[in-house]
Amino acid sequence: MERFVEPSLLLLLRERPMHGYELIERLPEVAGRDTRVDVGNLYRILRALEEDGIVTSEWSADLPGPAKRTYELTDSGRRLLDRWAEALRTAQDVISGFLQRYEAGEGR
Amino acid sequence: MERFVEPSLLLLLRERPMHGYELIERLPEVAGRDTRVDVGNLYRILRALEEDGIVTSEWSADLPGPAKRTYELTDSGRRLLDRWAEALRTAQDVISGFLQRYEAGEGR
DNA sequence: TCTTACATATGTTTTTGACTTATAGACCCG
DNA sequence: CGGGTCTATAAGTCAAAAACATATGTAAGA
Repeated sequence: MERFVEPSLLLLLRERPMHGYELIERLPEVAGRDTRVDVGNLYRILRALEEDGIVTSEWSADLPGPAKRTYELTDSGRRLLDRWAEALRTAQDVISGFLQRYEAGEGR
Repeated sequence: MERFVEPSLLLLLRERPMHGYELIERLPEVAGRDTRVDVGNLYRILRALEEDGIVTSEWSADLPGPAKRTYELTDSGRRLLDRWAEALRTAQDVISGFLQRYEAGEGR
């Protein structure tokens, strides 16, 4: 349930552009309260997404504080998110089928 | 969604003991119609489960056809399945939360 | 000023998953 | 009765992903 990170990032970025650290902080909102992503890997994921044209990024020199790289979702990224949503709906169906079958045989 | 294989195996084995090849055939029933597990990996998973005391196995010389190894769920395996079910219920909640948030922002 | 928090990033290792190959007995067909 | 195909289990290899560790610089606060 850790590859749930990618769709979560896309969802957050659709709402508005933000930088990496903020994504890490907000991730639990959407991916589950106790989802702790490895920070180092997150930046790697973001750069991979950028390489694939899912997000774009640029340094925001204007903002106060340390240098931040702000990420923004591309159109291609929006389409990918749509595909994720569809896949997750399917996953929901599979899980609920599993749980029904599980409950049917409980006490065995 | 491929680590869904383990709980599926446990669920199938709770219903009745069976051998590896049969598990592969029945897996789509519970893990989704188009879940094709890599055969080689499945046997590795099974042996790993046995090493952890989740399943036991023995050669069934009696059955017709080629040598089959029949797997059976242990009590510890049943408890693990229960924990899986709980985890999957949580996962369902997370996914449905995700989808709600997704739909709330659709058309952005 | 010294510590802590913010922010981004790289290096290494371990684990997992995908793809490939190997084996052996049983069954079917000509 | 010989050869191909199906059932069944298993090991080997390789690439991708995740976990774990470390590094760097800015800024805020005590």
